[in-house]
Amino acid sequence: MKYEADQSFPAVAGAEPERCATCAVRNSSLCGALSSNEITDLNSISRRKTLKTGQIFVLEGDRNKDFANVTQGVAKLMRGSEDGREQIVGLLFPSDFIGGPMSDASDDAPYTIEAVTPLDLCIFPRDGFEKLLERYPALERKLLDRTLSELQLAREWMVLLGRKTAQERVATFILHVAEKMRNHGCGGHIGFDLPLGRADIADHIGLTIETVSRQITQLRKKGIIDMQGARHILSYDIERLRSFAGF
Amino acid sequence: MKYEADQSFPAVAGAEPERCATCAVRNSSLCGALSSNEITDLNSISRRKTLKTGQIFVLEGDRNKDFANVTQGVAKLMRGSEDGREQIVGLLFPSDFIGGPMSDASDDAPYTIEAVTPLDLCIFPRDGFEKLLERYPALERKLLDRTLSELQLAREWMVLLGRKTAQERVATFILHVAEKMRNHGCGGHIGFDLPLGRADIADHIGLTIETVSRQITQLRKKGIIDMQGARHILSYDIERLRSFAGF
DNA sequence: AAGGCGAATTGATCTGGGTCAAATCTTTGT
DNA sequence: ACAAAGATTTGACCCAGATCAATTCGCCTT
Repeated sequence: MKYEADQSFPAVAGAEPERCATCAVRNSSLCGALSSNEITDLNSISRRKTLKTGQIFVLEGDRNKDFANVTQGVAKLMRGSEDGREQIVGLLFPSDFIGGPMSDASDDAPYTIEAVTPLDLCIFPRDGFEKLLERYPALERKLLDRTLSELQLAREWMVLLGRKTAQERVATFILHVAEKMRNHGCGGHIGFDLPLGRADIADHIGLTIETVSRQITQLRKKGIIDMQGARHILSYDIERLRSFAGF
Repeated sequence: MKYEADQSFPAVAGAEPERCATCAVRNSSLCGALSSNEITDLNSISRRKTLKTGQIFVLEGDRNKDFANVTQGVAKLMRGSEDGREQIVGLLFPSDFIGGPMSDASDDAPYTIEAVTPLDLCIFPRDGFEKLLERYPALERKLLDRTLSELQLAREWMVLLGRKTAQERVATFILHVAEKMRNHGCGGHIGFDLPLGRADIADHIGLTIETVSRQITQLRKKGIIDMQGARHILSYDIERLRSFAGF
């Protein structure tokens, strides 16, 4: 997944709503497909919202009325069973778009979306957004691109869940987060924070809390990574880490 | 995933190329988005091709020049490592579309696509198809719908691979195939053929050949399914099977 | 109809990661 | 700064599914 910042975009002062012009994901999100004039339409139907850590945006099975851009923070996309088993099927970072299958027979949300850090959203009502999709082909094209990227990522994760060892899973996860955090200026090559606790990591890579912990310890003992507290990771040699991540 | 046959489509005799008018997936594939006049453009750039079982359409890492519709037969989409581990990340049935991430930086195919039964394809050169996508918004819209469905399926499979037991995986797989085969008239509620051998099933649901075999034996002994030979399944009570498939 | 061969089943044993249980660390609230 | 609560780590043991090793089945071929 690539978040190419669209620097070539012409900044038309005044024509663009203030909160869009100053938005952290103005160009890297779906909005990057829209000109200053066009984004006025989108802005007119949008509203902002902030969720605290642990708050839920939609619950699996609920009727889903809204789409949204993530402006700040990280959310998890998950599916659970009654007996307590839970699988995190995706993470949402700044500039990611929330909007499940849209022409599915049912409008029910297939997943629960929950904030794992404080989360800022820019929310669009479903109807209005779909009208804009029809009006601006570039917007729909960008949505298609994004969906294809997510499909590819989901399939990569299928490889992880189906065929990788515990060690490879943890290494792959850390690399994945490093990539994401770097793209959003939340830490560089050297150090960054894990947005998830051990329980969520486990639910994302198909292991238990204990196994995740043991594997992180292994990586530390092998000198592949270093840690400050349980959440902050230091990696001096990304390539070496990559070699532990499997295919 | 729904394959609603678009019966309402007006059959304009004569205006539509013969091979499209008689195509088995004329309405259920992406082509369903196009009128008789429009489909003439698509037909003019298309060519047909048949692959034998085991033949490869694209190899992981190769430069991918073509898109295609599956007209007949089943293919597997897979990713493998040098050390022999392999994960099947998807199956392609009649009316499914082949066309990886399109605006990815690299044009390299992320997966190998191989025929698991004799396979008929309707192939479109990449350039021409992308031009038509721009010309006909309905085509792009349908492609987006399809991609969203595949994303949802991939995530469902993440749940299977991350959290389901061997028993649940096999039951889920059989249900999935039953659904697909039914949609394409290759067997009804009662009986249908598995398009994959045990090795491919194992690579799709993250188990080994032996475990797949044992679980199928279990389901037989429990009376959930019955079999004629190793490939033909009889299921008199789909609901009972579903209750074994987990969440 | 017989025989040969790859695919599937079955059996015996092993092991990576799960489970249960007990320390330690980190946070957070006061 | 301190203590309580929660999160993480570590240890001991177990088990679902992997691995290794024979059979047996099903399907071509002649």
